[in-house]
Amino acid sequence: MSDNQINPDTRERILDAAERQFMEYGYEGTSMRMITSVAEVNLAAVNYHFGSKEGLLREVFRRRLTWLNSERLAVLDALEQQAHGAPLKPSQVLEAFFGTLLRIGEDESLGGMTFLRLLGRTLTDPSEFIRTVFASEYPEVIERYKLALFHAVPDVPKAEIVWRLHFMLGAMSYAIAGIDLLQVITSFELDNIPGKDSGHKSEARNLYERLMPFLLGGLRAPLPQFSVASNEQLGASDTTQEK
Amino acid sequence: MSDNQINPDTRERILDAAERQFMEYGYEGTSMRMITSVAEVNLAAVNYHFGSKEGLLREVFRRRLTWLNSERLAVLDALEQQAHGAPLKPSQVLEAFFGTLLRIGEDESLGGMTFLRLLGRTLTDPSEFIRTVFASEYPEVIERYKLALFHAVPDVPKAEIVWRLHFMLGAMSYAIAGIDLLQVITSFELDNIPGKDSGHKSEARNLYERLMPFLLGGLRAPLPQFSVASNEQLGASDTTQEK
DNA sequence: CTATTATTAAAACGAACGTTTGATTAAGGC
DNA sequence: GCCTTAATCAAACGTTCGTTTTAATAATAG
Repeated sequence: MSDNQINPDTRERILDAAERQFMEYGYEGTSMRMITSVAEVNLAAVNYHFGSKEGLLREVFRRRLTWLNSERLAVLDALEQQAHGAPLKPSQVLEAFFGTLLRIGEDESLGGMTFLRLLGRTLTDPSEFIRTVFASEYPEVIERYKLALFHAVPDVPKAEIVWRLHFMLGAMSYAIAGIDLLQVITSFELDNIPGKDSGHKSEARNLYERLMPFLLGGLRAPLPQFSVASNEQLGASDTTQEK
Repeated sequence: MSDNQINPDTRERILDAAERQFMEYGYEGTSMRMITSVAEVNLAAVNYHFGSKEGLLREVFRRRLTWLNSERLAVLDALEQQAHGAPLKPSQVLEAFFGTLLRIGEDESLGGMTFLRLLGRTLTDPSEFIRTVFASEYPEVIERYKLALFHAVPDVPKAEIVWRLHFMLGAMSYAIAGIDLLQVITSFELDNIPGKDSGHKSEARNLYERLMPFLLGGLRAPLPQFSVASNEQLGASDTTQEK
């Protein structure tokens, strides 16, 4: 009863199993034997199809990011074309960038929430190897959207926009990856419990509707009064004093 | 020349080495032999002093989080006391929470940026074991600040505030943990290069001054028009259509 | 001093790791 | 039929993992 599998694409089954387990246990925390056991393939199949464990991780990301980033560029192209050179609205740019991403979460064939969580989690991994995977996939998209944001929010200095783009990526990544942690930490009952399909809205859409106003508010926030030469302590308050 | 070390606290040297390497390579990616080799102690010392590798990680966090969270409570206590029951300003609450955190990044004796990065990175780790570490350290602080935010931002529904607290944690964690990734991804030159001490401002303070306006803007952002029963696609645009 | 405890040291434990090998099976061209 | 290529399989490779054991060394108390 265990050897009559007629092999519906071994490669894909490995990728699916790896995607899920890398998300759940991390790259180092997932062994080849765990993956091949879940995928119900032979242990040697991974090395045969992907060369190594690193090659497997690379392909797990590549098959999703290729779609994601080309889609992001296509959406931005379309928006800019129908704007006839006029700057886009900030909300349009953010919706193009984050909406495209979160659409993955609604479509299981694109990886669904499993891949989104893996992505959010992996972005905080500083290992050399993982960084090179993203470095080769992302620069063009980031560059295009950065420029679009420069034009969309002309009253915020460019350097500040780059910082805020960074913050926005973080808010999103973390919200996706750490969606369970919130429930560990807080006791508050959210009307739409993340992690389980609840109500009529998908988890991704629910997140999207909460995230967008937050990001927009942060992106267009008034500038900090520029460097007031403050030697006050971070976080104010004098309940504690340095030594 | 290798056995005349006069042992300036083996325990502390192990913790310091572990903190740095857990940050750099992750928990699973760091071996006991890596740690004890850097700390220049015997391999068995970790199990002697901390029982196990898990016990070591637990202590790495405990020695920092104990200070952090009691300090956060103290700062909030002081603010609320001098407000005489009046609600605090949103900026006060955020400064108390995030300022206290980022003060760690300025003080090497509290862990400095090394611990901040480890913290930001670990918060996205979904492993059962790591979750329990945080679950035991954080709930009281989160609860207190949550209530303070409810009072400080009365015109935003409570459920929405919890979501935004989550987003804020993410923006911060990610900004801390992924500070190098930004440079891989973007080619933009920031006036204050993170990762290296640049100019007169500390890395933590520079981050803090950029982060606060962003968080405030996001926290007080106008609500999304409530659930417009939209069946439009996420991210708009019709350049691509589902199947 | 001796007795006791705390700490360090070297060596080994079995288990699990990623990878490789060599045989076996399936499929398609000729 | 045979040959070639692709794919799968069981088994083993050598290495590294976290942990344990046993002995040696320092530190301290009586």
